[in-house]
Amino acid sequence: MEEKLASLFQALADPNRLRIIELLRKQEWTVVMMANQLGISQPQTSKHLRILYDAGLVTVTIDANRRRYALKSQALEPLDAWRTYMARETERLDRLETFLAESQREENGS
Amino acid sequence: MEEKLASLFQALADPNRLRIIELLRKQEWTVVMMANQLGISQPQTSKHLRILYDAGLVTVTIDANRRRYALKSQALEPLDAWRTYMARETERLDRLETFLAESQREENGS
DNA sequence: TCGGAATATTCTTAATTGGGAATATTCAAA
DNA sequence: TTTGAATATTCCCAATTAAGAATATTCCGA
Repeated sequence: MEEKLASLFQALADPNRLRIIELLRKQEWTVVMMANQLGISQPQTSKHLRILYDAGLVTVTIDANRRRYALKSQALEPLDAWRTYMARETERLDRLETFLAESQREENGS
Repeated sequence: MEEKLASLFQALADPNRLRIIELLRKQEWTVVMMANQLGISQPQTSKHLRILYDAGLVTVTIDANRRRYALKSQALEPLDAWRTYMARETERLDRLETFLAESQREENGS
């Protein structure tokens, strides 16, 4: 169960990969464009893109000599689902804490 | 900039740590309780908790011999902020794509 | 005061990861 | 057809990480 989400987080757990994703949020980019923009080498950029691709986070369009990378934003949806799930449960926890605190006050004779 | 978010993702990028967080979403737990529930050793549980603690994701209350761990849910807020940011930009990208597609259709003489 | 429970830490080892350098492949243009 | 640009991959090394085993510390109860 959690393995899937953990591997998504793993793919996001690198500053350069986050920067790549942030570049792609606006438009498509080729590898050398991204490498120049980020100030890292082309092979490093390709390696990070491979990791993002394996995680389903980007798509690639072969365009003659170049590859146009694009963000696959729906791959981030499990993250949203988890946050919604967590928020719901912690909200319940917050209500429980409030209840317990009030009970405590009543026990102490308000 | 991205280093902070990347290290948050790094802390979340492990199935056992996600399981710990999911346990804590409902109530506080001690270390041995969690270890038994997860089927991992106590030292491993302590190590994962240390990583979550360093990431600001949990708080610890010393209770005699035991430590009661609790989720610090606001530590997950940067994740929400990033998702909101990403969603806003990709939405703009979607609008751009729609606009370009419509322009294309008009150029072709509807 | 002593024994045991709860916990964190240290040590070691195997596995993973990121970066650099070199290279192979593919394709467009001259 | 040759040259150069764009890209992915491989090899290597340093750093990080996860897991197991052992141990030290703290505290409660008998």
